[in-house]
Amino acid sequence: MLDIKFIKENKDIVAVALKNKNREDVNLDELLSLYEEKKSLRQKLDELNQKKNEAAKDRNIEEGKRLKEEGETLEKNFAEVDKKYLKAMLSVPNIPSLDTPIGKDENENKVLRTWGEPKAFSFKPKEHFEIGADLGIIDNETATEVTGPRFAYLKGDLVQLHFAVLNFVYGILGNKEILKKIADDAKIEIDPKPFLPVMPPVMIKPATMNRMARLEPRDERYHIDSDDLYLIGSAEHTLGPMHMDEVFEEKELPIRYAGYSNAFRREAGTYGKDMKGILRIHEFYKLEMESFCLPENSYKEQDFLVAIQEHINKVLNLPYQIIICCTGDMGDPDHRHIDVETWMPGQNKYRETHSADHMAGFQSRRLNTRVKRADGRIEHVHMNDATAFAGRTLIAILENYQTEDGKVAVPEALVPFMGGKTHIEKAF
RNA sequence: GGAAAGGUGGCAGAGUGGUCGAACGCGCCGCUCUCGAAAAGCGGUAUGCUCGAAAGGGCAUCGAGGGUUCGAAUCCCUCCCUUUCCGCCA
Repeated sequence: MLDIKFIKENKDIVAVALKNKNREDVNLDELLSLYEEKKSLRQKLDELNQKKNEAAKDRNIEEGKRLKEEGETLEKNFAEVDKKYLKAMLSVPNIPSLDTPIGKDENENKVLRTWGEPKAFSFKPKEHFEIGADLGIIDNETATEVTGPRFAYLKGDLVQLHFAVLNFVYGILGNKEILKKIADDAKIEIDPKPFLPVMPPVMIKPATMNRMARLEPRDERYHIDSDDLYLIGSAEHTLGPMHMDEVFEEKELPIRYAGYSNAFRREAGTYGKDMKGILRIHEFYKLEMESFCLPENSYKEQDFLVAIQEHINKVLNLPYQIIICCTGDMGDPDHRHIDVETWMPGQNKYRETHSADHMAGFQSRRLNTRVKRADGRIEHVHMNDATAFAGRTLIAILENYQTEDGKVAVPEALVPFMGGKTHIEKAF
């Protein structure tokens, strides 16, 4: 949610943002007139309440009764206008950052930089689902029978590889020296405070989901009817609200979490796309970074999160490119959206493996997560979330590290986390 | 799942229909005292909206929402949460 005063004073900026985000359905004039109407009704209501309070204090029963009746219509009107106003407010997307490219869809995203050379193979590299099926480590067929399409069993060494990457990444996120070096190498001046590991709940109340601005699109969410709970689509969904209605001390920030959880997505409207393997499945595993910082540090914070993502890919020797999403491809709550796309030799293209969302104060305003500044002012914190490790990195490892004999080598950095194993073997 | 108690300011905790935005204490901030600190004393110390140049005023908020009443922290209803006992359980 944006600040209504900001909208009022910067209507032209917001209008441009709406146009660029393809959200011209949002009617700013209507929103602002609802705001004025709400304010004037509120004032009338306040005046009436003042009289009511005075009458009650004087035990003036007759006058009190009269005012009470008079107030009923006013209250009803106010409630109606307020409801409309809130609905309109919630429909306004976040403003894109100044460095966000303007564009209609993903074709106008921009490559900021690339790292690594796609490896030349002496044979035709397979796609991850072929490797997975051949080695018996990804089983879609059984999952489809047992649960349904777009689910998978991970088996054998792939399971161990998963936890190897997880531990490897947690090792980075919890280590102040490594984080400092990552920041220094990327020339980002930032407090390298480590991430606190979290295993968050995977179910969430609708009201909380809404406060995270993540309830929509509802088509994309799984809902548990018996208890009116949603399954989270990312650990972000339950990490972000950990501090709702709280006021931080300035010196407490930044606060960084590394939350590991299953993530559930219905993938509505993607029928037929990426049906095989684990690229696009309904339930996957993800380690997510979530941070709360001072507003003036939030760009650096996102840059830092991206630097961490890049560091992970570099150490794993996975070629990648960094994409900044254009206005038309970014989410409603995003202020700046950066993706890491990792080279997938089997598909012969870069595919998204990480994303980094800079939300500015958009979520914290809804969550009411604030910070008391040194000078006593209270303002909303800025929030960032970004992937540290998701199942798609396993895909990248399988495809980049496949060998001609049908096996997959274990990246050097992960061997210690694999009990010394250097290759992924065929499962029975 | 059954039974009971309860949710009040940063913390702790009083308040069962009006004089309560809320006692007392702790904490925090300022001042006095002091070379300085501690102690002591004095004063201040919630959030949001709104009017105002400011001083200051108004409204709302005692878990959330609704209701009764001229008047609700206090009574009623629904929901959320916490604690205790019983049951169940990885």
